[in-house]
Amino acid sequence: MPMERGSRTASVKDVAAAAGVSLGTVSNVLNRPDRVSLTTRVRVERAMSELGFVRNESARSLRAGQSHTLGYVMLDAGNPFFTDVAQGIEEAAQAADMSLFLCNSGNRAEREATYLDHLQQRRVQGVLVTPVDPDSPTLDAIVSRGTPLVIVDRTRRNVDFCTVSVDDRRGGRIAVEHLIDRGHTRIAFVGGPLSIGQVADRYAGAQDAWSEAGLRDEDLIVVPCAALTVAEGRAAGAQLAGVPKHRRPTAAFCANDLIALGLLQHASAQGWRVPGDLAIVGYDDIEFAEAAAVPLTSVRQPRHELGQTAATLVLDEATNPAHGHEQVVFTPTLIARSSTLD
Amino acid sequence: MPMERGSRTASVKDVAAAAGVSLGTVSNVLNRPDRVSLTTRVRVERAMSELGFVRNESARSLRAGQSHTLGYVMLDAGNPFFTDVAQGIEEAAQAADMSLFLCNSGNRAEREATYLDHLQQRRVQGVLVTPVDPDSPTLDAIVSRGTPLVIVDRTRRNVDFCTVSVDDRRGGRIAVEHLIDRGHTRIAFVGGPLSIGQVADRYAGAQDAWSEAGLRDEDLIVVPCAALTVAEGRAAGAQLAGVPKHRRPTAAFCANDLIALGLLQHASAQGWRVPGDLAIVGYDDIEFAEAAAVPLTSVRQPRHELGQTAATLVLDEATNPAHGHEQVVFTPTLIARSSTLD
DNA sequence: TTGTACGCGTTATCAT
DNA sequence: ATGATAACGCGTACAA
Repeated sequence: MPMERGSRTASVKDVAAAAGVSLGTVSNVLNRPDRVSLTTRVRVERAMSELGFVRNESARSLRAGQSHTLGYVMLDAGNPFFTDVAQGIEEAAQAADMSLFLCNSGNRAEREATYLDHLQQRRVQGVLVTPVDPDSPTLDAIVSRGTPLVIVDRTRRNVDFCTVSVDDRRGGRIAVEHLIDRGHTRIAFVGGPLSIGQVADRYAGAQDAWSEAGLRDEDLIVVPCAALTVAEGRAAGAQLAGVPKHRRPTAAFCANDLIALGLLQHASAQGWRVPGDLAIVGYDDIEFAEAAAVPLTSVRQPRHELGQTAATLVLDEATNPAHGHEQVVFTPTLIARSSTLD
Repeated sequence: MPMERGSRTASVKDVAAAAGVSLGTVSNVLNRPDRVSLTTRVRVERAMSELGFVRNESARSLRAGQSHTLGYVMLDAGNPFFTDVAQGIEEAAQAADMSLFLCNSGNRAEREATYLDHLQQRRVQGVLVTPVDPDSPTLDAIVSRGTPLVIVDRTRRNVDFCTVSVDDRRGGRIAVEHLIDRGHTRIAFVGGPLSIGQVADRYAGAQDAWSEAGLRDEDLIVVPCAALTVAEGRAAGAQLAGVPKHRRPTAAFCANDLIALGLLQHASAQGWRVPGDLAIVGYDDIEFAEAAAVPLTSVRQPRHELGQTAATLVLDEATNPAHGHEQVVFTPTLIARSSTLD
């Protein structure tokens, strides 16, 4: 129970004085305990706890030229997907005895840039980021300064850094293959805007599966959304409700779970049976997909592993001189639940 | 586009040399631009951008004795409640030109302690924490070292720091008052374990409302849960289903939204109408409460404001010598939706 | 085994 | 308006 009060926090110098040893000895106790005799060591350690000594990380970092820290700028802390990724990163960081500095850009490029700058100022050993725009030159600036960088859940062409992502096109494909297997021959793709790479890829995958099965283009209907939100999912439901029953799709593949939940909500309100009147597939398999009134079939991405791998890659780049950049692509999995199974 | 490569990152000294001025002048350009002539200033600024100069936060912190940083150790990053609180904190921090170091204890006391230690080592200006155990002496240790501390969403007796929380007892009361207003005379409290202060308070509030309305004790039935999870909510539903219809409660007040969603799911599966056969009130008003198949009535806590206030308080303690500790208690609000309204 | 001295990058003070 | 210098706390090479 240290009783320090009012005064400035104790430094190694104070500890040395209190223990009656030199400053270097205290440092040795901290960093090379073997080089110091047992008796002096315990004496120093007692002094440390009596003074409530706490190492000064700033001084250590300054001395070392870098801090024992990784930074992750996530796209949206409100999205469970990214918090799971962050947990994966953190686990790997912790295993390597590093701290993780978590930042949330909230989808705003400006804040992202600010945070990236902060991380540089802190001389973090590596930066992970799920960028608002993967093509932003800000990212290249970091690389050119020599800071290890890994992009998470995004890619771009001509990268000179590591990248960890999930195969969205394949995800779209397996979702639609599942619906085809269940006998659907007229379905909707609910999602947008297609300017988002992920959405476009998922749609492309859906088309792949559809045409391979020899089904007609006009039976894969696009119900556009302005954003990947629950509200947009509801709106999409209203749009589907406007279609005469005999021409209405019997299933919907949604670009993410939020849209799927919105659609499911609308379906409930309309009294549609799910999957009887409308089967629904979501994407992401967020925690609440399983918790929905009708548990939602969804495409799961290995979020945790995504984060772990990304962290491992930055750490490798930071420590291994022979590091070579990698583009890791994970494969998503379909989790089938009641919303597509009778 | 700085072209630095391989070499060490540039320092003020390098900038000074490149610009042909002294080190102090560079510092002035950085910190008191008014004290330096326009011509030299632009010259220095050019040198900085050419060298890709980035301030070294470690050195600044060392010099200043503290870093421009706040730390928040949250209880569970997977819980949207805490990410919202974190966003509130961050907003306030940003307004005060501070960075926020976000940590996630994941409900583990050990990790919490580790993070608190890290924050101390970084000499953060203030610590915010939603502790696993509000009575832990670790917290007092921080206070006794002189670091401003605020506890978020928890309280305890005999505090010598600031505290920001929400009146859970009142929350329980308004939830049950709402059900009484809707004509229910036999309801269930679904939640647990009661060893969690929040849960106990919400239950106590429910009892307050119940007895004040002159209803009988035995008509407020407790359906215990082992945890505040969706799965436990489902299990509670199964338990309710075992009760003969004429003795079954007509409404349930759940200790949080996860339980409520689980219960709602079970109700759907059973074919119960909500709220016809069973009205449901949740607690927290998480984003998915509104997105549920039957939008959920819930007790909303001012999460964002909670965070903002907490941050304001630490900042005050850190900067205002006349700071006095406060125990701020917010009042929750009932958000009525379809799950209790016909 | 222990002690001394220097430097990391920045800022503030003091002189010029 | 600008330059020189000391100090922040720590780690380490080197001397004792």
